[in-house]
Amino acid sequence: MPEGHVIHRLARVYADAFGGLPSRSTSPQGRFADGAAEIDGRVLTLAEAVGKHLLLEFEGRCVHVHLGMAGRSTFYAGPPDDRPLTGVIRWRLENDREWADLRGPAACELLAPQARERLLHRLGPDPLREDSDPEIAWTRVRASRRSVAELLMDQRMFAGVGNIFRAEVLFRLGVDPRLPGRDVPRETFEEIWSDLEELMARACAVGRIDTVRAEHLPEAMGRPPRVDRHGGEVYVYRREGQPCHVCGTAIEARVVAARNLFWCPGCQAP
DNA sequence: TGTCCATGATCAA
DNA sequence: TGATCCTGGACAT
Repeated sequence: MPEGHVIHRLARVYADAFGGLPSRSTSPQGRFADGAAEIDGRVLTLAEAVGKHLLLEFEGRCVHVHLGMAGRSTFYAGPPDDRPLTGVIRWRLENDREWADLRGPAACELLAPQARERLLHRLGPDPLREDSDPEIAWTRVRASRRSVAELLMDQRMFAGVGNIFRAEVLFRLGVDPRLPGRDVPRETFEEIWSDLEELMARACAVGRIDTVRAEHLPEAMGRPPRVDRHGGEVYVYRREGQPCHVCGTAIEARVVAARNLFWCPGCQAP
């Protein structure tokens, strides 16, 4: 269940594990049989992430992976052994040092150069990529009457941003989630973008999403640390009904852009 | 054992 | 907007 920072980490892990050596490539489940066979015996030459999309280049062949909500890659040391495996393995990549199993992705396919271009074309700038141009996002945001909470989930505007980052960045900047894109001040957009850059880079480095500023951390506030499956310290994400760490107002939740949006009505008033 | 839900996204209507 | 796909974990029964 990944946002962009997970995919950027994944690109590094694939590069470290498989870069420079020929890989064996199979599809135990069979749904990626042809593609896996095409890759078999080739060398991973480039691994990169664009938003939530993972692109793995094998000597000119491009494998496109999108984990969706359920997909995950698991890495194991050593060549594949006889340990019992659970679940359905869409794609297995292996060499003599380690192997990686991909399960449940929304997409795992070979991408022709044209299709790759089309994919990149429909993605907006990614706060985690140095070659991203936030002006593209700004142009689209200021032209939209949709709410800023919807726009943050739109991969044509903010590639790689997902439900946690959108809720947390809006909270951190005190932005009303209902504010229409066309009414977002330029300055606010710049704050959103730079906060996304900072939060996502940190999440990518650490491997979990922490958004709480030092003065609001549990130790500083005399409250118990957050215990949640996703693991990070956050202000509002999945805290519906609990008191805001800053003002004490009960956190609210409502479905926006098909996902639960969490926000503090006190800190994020119009 | 079954149901619901999730850091996602597409497609039809 | 709703149905659907994908998998696993939490929780109810």
